[in-house]
Amino acid sequence: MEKWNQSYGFLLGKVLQKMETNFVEGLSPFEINARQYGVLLFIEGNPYSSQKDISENLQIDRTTMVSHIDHLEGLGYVERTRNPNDRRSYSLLITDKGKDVLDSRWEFLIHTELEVLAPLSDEEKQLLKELLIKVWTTL
Amino acid sequence: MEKWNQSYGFLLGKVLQKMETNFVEGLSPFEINARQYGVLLFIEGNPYSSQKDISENLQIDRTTMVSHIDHLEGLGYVERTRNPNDRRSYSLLITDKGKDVLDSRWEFLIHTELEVLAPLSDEEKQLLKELLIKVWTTL
DNA sequence: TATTGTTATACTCTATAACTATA
DNA sequence: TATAGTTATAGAGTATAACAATA
Repeated sequence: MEKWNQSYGFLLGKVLQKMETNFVEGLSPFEINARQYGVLLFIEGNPYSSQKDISENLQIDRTTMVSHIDHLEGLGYVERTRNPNDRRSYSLLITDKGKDVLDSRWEFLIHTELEVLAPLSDEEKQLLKELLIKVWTTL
Repeated sequence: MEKWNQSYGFLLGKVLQKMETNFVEGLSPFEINARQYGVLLFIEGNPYSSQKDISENLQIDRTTMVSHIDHLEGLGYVERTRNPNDRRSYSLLITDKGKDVLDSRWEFLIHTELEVLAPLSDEEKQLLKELLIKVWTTL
């Protein structure tokens, strides 16, 4: 056992890196990156959001959001309509096409994650999730 | 519970992000980033390595390694001497100053990690480490 | 005046290709 | 010819500042 294996950060990083590499590869046919997948997921869960809403919640700069939404709109995954109550902002909605991508890649994501966690038993996987949620909910 | 909390990747990412933010802040007075800290750690554990050795082991491009080592050498954290057996390559060693930074930041790293993991009991922390090592050793 | 979105611009991090010195 | 290291250059991804439209 080398020194750096004693760090939770290095261990978490190694496991996450493996999951991310696989997931990003699976996204490439749909021409979006992991960040944009996260934006799409947020819009599905929070319909009629503005770009600012997403920026604040996902902690992405608002100028960066412009290009993410430009990209997702260009692919037909989201739709921009002006908010009638405040014409400065947009009302963003996921399209049916966007929802298809989201659902298909969600199943893929869960599948690749379980592949990486294959060395663990079902009980251990459940335990890992509970520990992570316990940490996360008090972040 | 929202949908994305059901993904191990998102949960791992959230926990890791919190650890990394704190760690990177703690590194800034020493003018190195997390990647360069990893390089320093490798050189300590593998003295007389060449830049190529580090590139291959840490999966960092060799042209990127040049600037990392330039930077660490400029700060007096590592020493380049030619390998007498093959004068194309360097023999890299960590300096006393570099070792001081490494040790001080190692303690800091462990401390910040435990801060993030504070919601877990000692037994749960130990369990988490065992689960991560079990996954990592079969990656 | 303040806010949402936009554009132009710059900065960081990393990768590609061509070069040098050694082997 | 091949390899370790270097340089110049370009490409992502992101952030800062100034601007337009709307409040």
